[in-house]
Amino acid sequence: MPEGHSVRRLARQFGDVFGGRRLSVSSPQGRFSAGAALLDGHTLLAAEAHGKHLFLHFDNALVLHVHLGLYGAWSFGGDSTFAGSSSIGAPRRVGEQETFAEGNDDGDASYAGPPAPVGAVRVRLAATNGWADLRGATTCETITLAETDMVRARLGPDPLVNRRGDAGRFAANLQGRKAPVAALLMDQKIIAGVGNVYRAEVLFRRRLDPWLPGSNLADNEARKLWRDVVSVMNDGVSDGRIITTTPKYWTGNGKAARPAAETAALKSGTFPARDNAHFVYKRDGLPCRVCGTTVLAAELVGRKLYWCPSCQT
DNA sequence: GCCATATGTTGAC
DNA sequence: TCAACCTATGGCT
Repeated sequence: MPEGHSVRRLARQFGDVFGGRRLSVSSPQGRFSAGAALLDGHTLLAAEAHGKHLFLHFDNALVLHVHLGLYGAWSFGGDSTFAGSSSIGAPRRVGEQETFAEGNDDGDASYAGPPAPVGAVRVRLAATNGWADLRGATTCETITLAETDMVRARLGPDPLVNRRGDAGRFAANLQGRKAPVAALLMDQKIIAGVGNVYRAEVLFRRRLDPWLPGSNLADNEARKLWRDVVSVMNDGVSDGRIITTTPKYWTGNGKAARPAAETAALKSGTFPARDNAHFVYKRDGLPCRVCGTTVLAAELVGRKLYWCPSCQT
């Protein structure tokens, strides 16, 4: 699943390519036919993200609410207005970059309509300039504005929104909780948008013991943690990838055989090879980039947690 | 082809 | 604390 940064990019992308346009909405797979019919032929007014939730607002006061879950993914295609758009969703390889849409980027108007749906397309949005397909989402529903508010009410502060007072809200949400901070970071009521990669990486960056009870974090340490999440997730929005390391910790960039797109990115010197993008995520059994101690992994509430037992105490 | 795995959430016990 | 759910992929055989 894309973490919050990907959903934010998705919202921006929907606004860019479909904002103000009349959309045909369908469910080629059939499982969302009723919900699609409620939106079909209406105009997209706005697209917004809160945590990992995507809300597409239509001109009839209804909202398409999508949560990609673990497997969901959007793919896009169309004319030149889709040139910079990319497919966002389900994990492929660790640190993979988004793949570019199949739209032509020649700036002509030769877009001839969407292709026949491939696979289980839950919903297809199509306008005169292009299309977007959703597969495998855990939530895909048409809801009212009131229901939209109810979804938002369940969510904690979003580091990518970072309103005034959110750092304090986050710190307060940790107070009195005896669960490990690593578990609390995955709780969307406490902080919205953090997933398994960011939680492991951010705890490492702050050198925090993942097993520390939330209530044991001093207020100023909780606020520092919030600020780091804000920083690293904003980088994720810019990069379209989760990169938490800095060049100082990259090794062997460009030495191994890599796909052309990745080689180009490496040449620019701004992106690490995918095996250099993280400090601890999926690096169990490998030496810590900072101290050389073997990185550990353990199950925590059904998800794998990665950490350096030496740096994070 | 088969199987494990994946950046997630919900609801039953 | 679990299992269920949704889909695609990479690494095996």
